[in-house]
Amino acid sequence: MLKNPVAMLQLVERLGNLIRAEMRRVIGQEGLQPVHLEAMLFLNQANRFSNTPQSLAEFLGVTKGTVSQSLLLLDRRGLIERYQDEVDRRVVRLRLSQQGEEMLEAMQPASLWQSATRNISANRIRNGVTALRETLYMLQSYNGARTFGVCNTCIYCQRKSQRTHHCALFAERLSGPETRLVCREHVPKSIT
Amino acid sequence: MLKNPVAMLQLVERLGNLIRAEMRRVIGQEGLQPVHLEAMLFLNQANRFSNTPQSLAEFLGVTKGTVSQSLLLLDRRGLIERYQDEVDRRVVRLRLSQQGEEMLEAMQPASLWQSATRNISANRIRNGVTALRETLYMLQSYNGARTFGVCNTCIYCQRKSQRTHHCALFAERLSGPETRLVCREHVPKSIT
DNA sequence: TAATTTAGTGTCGAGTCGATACTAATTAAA
DNA sequence: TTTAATTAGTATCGACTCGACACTAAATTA
Repeated sequence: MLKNPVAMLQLVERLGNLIRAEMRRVIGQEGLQPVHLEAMLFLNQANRFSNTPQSLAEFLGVTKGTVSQSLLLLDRRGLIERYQDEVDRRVVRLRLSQQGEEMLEAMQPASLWQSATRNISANRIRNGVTALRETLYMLQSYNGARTFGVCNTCIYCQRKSQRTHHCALFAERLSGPETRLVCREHVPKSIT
Repeated sequence: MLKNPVAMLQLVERLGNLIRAEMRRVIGQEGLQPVHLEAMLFLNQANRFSNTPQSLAEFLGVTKGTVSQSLLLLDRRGLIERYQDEVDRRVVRLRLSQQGEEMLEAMQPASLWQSATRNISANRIRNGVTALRETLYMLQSYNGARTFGVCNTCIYCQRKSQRTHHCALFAERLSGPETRLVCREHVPKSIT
């Protein structure tokens, strides 16, 4: 029974609570809930294979019924747009609307965090990121959850040339910017 | 605009979501919500200066009205006990009931996390804990929130002898075990 | 002694969330 | 090729969260 892992869990919980409270404060003025901000942040980062309600539900760890309600509200407020997929007409595609992007831009949800980490050594943060990422991947592999990493850290992502990449899973070409978006089918290149 | 701090923020958010989902899964069977588990975990750790509704509200980052409702439910289920303070008769003291302690014991909410961190080097975890703790303290000092650290990391905690400690703020004696409980008046010894 | 502050409770309304039941599109099977 | 099973999404319900607000009572300050 090691103490440090428990300490890390408690820190993550506490930081999570604070971030949540901060979110509530920031976005509460718009009449929204933390989960709405999280959904918008996800849609801002999700690639074209992952911008669906199902994907969002898995990311947030809630049921699709729940997500459906949250999306309804975001849609009513004009913050997102929903459109039908061309090939599979069951699936609904999501994207931030112009207004949604502007709101996200204006809020700068990470600004407080940026200030808080300003005086911490880059090396220490790098170590922290590594430890957290490893924990995340382990945690997700344990309960079969998705990792939602960006393409350029995924085993399916192959570099074809200087500019073009290729996804071996979807068998499609990826542009440079696309390799920095998160994907629901992401499988981390190496755990260590 | 550094990338790593943002990566850390996103990792903490994602881990927070997963922990929350896991909590929901574990405690949902008892008909409770994540916030109830968090409240019980806090009460299990809070020292005798910090086991009040007000303190819990600050810890969770919600209003006292909200906490009052959550406590009402925990009380109805017989998981906590409420009793009046002797000296200040406005304040209500909280503690886990026998049944509450047993439930917490039986759930082992940290077990999954323990498994997930098992194969990560102790050194890396230590670094991660340090980075997170510094961020936490900075974040809290920015928005005036409390740190809720344990006594033995607090500037008010003075070691009198091998066994006895003393809190300079409350001017009271602290037993050894008490110095490992969290306090709402905690002020970290040093940020770096 | 009166005014203010502090700790806590009760109520209301919008929203979360899981459970359940449902539709429609796709895929697998007979 | 028709049928069954699976998958993506929506709608409804009930318990609960949460902030806002109004309130009581105790303690502190003026």
